[in-house]
Amino acid sequence: MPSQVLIAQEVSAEPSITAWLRFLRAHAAITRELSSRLEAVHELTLSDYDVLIQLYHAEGRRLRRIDLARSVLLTASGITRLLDGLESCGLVGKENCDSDRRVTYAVLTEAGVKKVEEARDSHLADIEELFGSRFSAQEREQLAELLGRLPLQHTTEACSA
Amino acid sequence: MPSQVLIAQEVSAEPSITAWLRFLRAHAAITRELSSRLEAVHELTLSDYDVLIQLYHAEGRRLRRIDLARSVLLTASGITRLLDGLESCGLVGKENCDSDRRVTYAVLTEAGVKKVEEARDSHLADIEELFGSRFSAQEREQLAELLGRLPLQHTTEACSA
DNA sequence: TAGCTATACTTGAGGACACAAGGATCATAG
DNA sequence: CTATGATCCTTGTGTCCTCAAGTATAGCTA
Repeated sequence: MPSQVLIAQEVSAEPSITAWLRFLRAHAAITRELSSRLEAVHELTLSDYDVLIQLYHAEGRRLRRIDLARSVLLTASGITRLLDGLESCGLVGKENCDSDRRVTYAVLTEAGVKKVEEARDSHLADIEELFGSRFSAQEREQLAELLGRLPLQHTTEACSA
Repeated sequence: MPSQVLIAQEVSAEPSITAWLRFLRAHAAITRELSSRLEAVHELTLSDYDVLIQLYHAEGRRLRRIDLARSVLLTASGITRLLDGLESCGLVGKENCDSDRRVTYAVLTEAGVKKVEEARDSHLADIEELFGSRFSAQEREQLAELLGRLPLQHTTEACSA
């Protein structure tokens, strides 16, 4: 008997749970695939790419490390390590801040810019294939709207009433 | 200047990318919070819970390890390690298969059943709070439908045409 | 029967990330 | 000017998970 548990059992009749489970599975499936393609072709993690693209679109192609952390939803220590990697590949550099010597900027190097531009098209195509292509234009907008209502930030002070 | 990069820059006008980025951020934010609550109250990982609940709803409260892996979207080795943990806590046990001695079943113990039943309500409430409550009944169904079109499984043989 | 391939599972090594603790700098209040 | 507290960043440690490799069993073919 071949295993026929094809999909995560949708173990509940509650639509909220069904939606949540699909959300979880879809995330796992898509990011796994996206990651492995990005890794294979460009030697980048999904988080690496995420950081690079944020820098790419930032003013002066630089960002404070802490802002970077918040925008890609990593902790400060996560960013330190991730940037360590990107620095040793020469994709980003450090810059000090004159007005506040606590902060260090991460700056995209020329190589970093090039890397982003190389990686971008195929990655966007992958996203389109695995994600976007499933929906009509109208559905995309609606999906974006629905997802936009979810917490998109650290819910740090989740204090129970 | 306080940091005002509140949200991940939505760096593209393309709705597909916007939706994808929100999907990514929402996943990070929600699972982080969900995890930390589950951990704090019940000493369970999100994956632990996921595995336990799958077993809970399975016939005979047992499942082949491989099927478990597929349904929670972990690799075989991931499941081995995860179950090691749950076994040492006494929440699941092993059982051999008579007809095929390669397979081992993971079985929920009494303690495991109890654990699931303890954890379930608060976890479902958390999901409702962080996820479900953002949507009307109709929106939930629609969201579930949209998410259901995404790949929910390993796209192992993603062979380009 | 032997041989080949596929499947189920485990183990070693390594990566990505979190948390906690510590150092440096800044801002504010006495 | 000093004390206090907040903010930015790094480092030590540990956890979860993956990949690659290895073992054991199953089943098919000749």
